Amino acid sequence: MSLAHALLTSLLEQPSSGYELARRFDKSIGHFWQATHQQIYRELGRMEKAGWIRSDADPDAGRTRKRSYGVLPAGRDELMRWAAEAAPLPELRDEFMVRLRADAVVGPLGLLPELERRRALHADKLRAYRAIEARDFPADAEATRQRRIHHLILKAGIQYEQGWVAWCDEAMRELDRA
Amino acid sequence: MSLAHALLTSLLEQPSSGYELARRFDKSIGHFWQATHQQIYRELGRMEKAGWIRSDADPDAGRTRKRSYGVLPAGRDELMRWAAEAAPLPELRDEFMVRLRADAVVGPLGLLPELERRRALHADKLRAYRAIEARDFPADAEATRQRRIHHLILKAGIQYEQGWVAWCDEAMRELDRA
DNA sequence: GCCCACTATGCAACGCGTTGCATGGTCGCG
DNA sequence: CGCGACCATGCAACGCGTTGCATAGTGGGC
Repeated sequence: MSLAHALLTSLLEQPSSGYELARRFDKSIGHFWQATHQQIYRELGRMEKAGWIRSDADPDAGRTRKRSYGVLPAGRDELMRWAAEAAPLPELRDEFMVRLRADAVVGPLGLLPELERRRALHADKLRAYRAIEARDFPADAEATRQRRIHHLILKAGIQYEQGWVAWCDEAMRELDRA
Repeated sequence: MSLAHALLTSLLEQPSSGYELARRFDKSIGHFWQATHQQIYRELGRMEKAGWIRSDADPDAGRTRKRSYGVLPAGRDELMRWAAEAAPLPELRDEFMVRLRADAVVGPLGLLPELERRRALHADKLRAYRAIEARDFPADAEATRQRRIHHLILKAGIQYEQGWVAWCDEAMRELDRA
C-alpha cells in the first residue's frame, strides 16, 4: 500500500485536492511512483474512511466540487510506522529483454529502431532530470537536510537513466555487428 | 501480455512443463520478468486455447500429471508479431524513494539500516550476475549471435545493480551527515 | 452566444499479479 | 513402514493498476 503513503507524504508537504495531487505526482513523486487520478481518488476515499486524512470543501472552490485534504495525526503516525518497515527491492521488469531473447531464439527481428527509440527516451528523461538539478540544486545553495534528501532522490533518477542510455549504446553496437 | 510471450520464447528454447518453466524463469528470464507458478499455469491454459501451443502427457511422466508444452506455428507467428511492437519503457518504481521523501518531511526516520540492507542485497545480485558472466561468457569463447544477445541481457542486469550499489553508497554518506 | 479547453470528481469493469490453500504422485532416509 | 522433501497442477479470492466513460462547473476566444 505505498500509494496511500506517497499521498500522505505529499499532503504533509502541502494540503491539496485530488486533482492537484494527481498533477503534482507527475512532476515529483511520479518520477518513481506513478498513479492515475482514478487511483488517487479511490485511495483518498479509503484514507478518509481510515481516519488518516480529513477533507473539506476548498475555500476558493466557488461552486465547483473541489475538496481539500489534510493529514490527521493518525495519518502521520501511520506514515512513520510504515516508513520503518523493510521495503521490497525494486525489481527489474522490462519487456524489451523478452523481445531481445525472442530475437535470439527466432532470428533477427529488427529491434534496432526500437533500441534507438528507447535510447532517445531515456536521454530525454536524463536531460529533464539534469535541468531540474541545475535549477533546484545549484552548487552554492545552502544544503538543508530536506534539500539534500530531495537531491538524493533526483540522483537516483539520473543514475538510472544514465545507466540505460549507456546500455542502449552498447546494445546498438552489438546488434549492429549482426 | 508479455508473460505469454516470455513463455513462448522459453518454450521455443526448450519445450517443457509448467513446473519446469516456473523454475527456469527464476534463473533466466526471471531476472527481468518474474512470474509465479500460478500465473504460468493460468497463462499456459489460455495460450493452449488460443492455439499458440499444444500439450501432451510428458513421455517420462509415469503416473504423474506432468504435461509437456510445445509451440505451434501460430504461437511463433504471434511472438514475431509482438516483438516488432513498441515496448513501454521500464519505469522506476521504488517504495524506498517514498520513504526517503517521508523522512524529509516528518524528520529522521532511521532509514540508514534499511539502506545498508538494500546495498547488501544489490551487491549480492551483482555478484551472482558476475559469476554467471564469468561462467557463461568467458573472453575466449566464440560469440554467436545468440550468445552475444544473452550476454547483452545479462549486462543490463549488471549495469542495473551496479547503479544501485553506487547510489546506496552515496545515499549512506549523505544520510550520515545528518 | 457557443464551443473548447481546463478544472475537478467519480463509476464500472477488466486484467495481471499475489496469496493461501488443496491435491496427489515419487523417492530417499531412518 | 512412515515421514519429509520435492515434483506437479490447480482453485478461489483479493487488490492494485488500467481503461473507458460520465458529469459538471469555469473561463477564454471567435
